Amino acid sequence: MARKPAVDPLLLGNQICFAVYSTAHAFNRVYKPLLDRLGLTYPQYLVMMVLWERDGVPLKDIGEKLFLDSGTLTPLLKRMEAANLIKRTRSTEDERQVLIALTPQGHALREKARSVPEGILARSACSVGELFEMKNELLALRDKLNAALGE
Amino acid sequence: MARKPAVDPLLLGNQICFAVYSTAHAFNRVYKPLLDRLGLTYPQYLVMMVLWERDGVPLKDIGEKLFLDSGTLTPLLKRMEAANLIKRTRSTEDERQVLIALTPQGHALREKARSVPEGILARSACSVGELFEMKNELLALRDKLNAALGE
DNA sequence: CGCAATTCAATTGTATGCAATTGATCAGGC
DNA sequence: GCCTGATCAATTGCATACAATTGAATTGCG
Repeated sequence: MARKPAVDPLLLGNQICFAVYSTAHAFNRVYKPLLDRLGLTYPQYLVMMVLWERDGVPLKDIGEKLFLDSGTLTPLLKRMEAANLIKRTRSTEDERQVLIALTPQGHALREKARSVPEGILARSACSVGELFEMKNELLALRDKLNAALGE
Repeated sequence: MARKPAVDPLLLGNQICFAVYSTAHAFNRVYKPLLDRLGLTYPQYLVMMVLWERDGVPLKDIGEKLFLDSGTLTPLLKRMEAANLIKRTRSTEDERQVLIALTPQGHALREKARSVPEGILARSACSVGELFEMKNELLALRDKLNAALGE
């Protein structure tokens, strides 16, 4: 007699990918009210974090850190430039590159952003340790997935 | 003397959210070549999984399962209808609702989709047990995040 | 040096996502 | 039965994402 398998791999609830996908959207919704106060979207916030860590980097480097290409970044950075957060300038050494630098307003925004991570932590209702573990497991998974692309 | 904190919460590498975000994109890139063969995008594949599990459901139910609203689903489902995978019909009992049903082609596509999960599993280079654990932790985190929205 | 291959940002086209609004339908109270 | 409020899909507007192409600049090889 045919027995239903314990784990049907085509069931939504069994898929790690949907868990990641729906958690990403949940994070986005939680971040939104906090980032609205800064006038940033989540991808723009990611770009700001890259620049707060190291200012004046090529567009390409930002893309490598965030896994985004110029098709996404070019219009996004133009909006951030229009909002006076960054400045885009062609590199003089290599005219192909566009260097992204913070404006004073962009630099100052870091202070307003300091309260964001604790707001997220509170809403996640998780311990720092748990999140730290999960984060490392996810990064390991992500890197294995990305490695499989080259295969 | 000021000491750099061990964990700066504004550093990209320290953020669980970026780990989730970038892993979601990595999954999307890994899925793409497999789903291209089915003529589906990843969100469309999610809708198909809902329908393979239970056919003829209201748009709203699909939205609740996938955490997507009508603004996303209406055009997505119209594209799937144009591709002859589903049929959209107004409910006769409640004219406000739109019922989504598989076409024969949509139903048949399930057979071609059976090989997708194992393809993903292989590329994730993880054991089923590891992924199962991570999936459950993520769902728990997601649900806590979503609960914090109502707060 | 000279030219082919590469690199890089920008552009174009398609497909999500989501907030906010609209319009149609339904439900509940009186 | 009627009207107010709620529900639901569709629409509009904006912001990602990414594939594919284009064009400018650089590199590397002979």
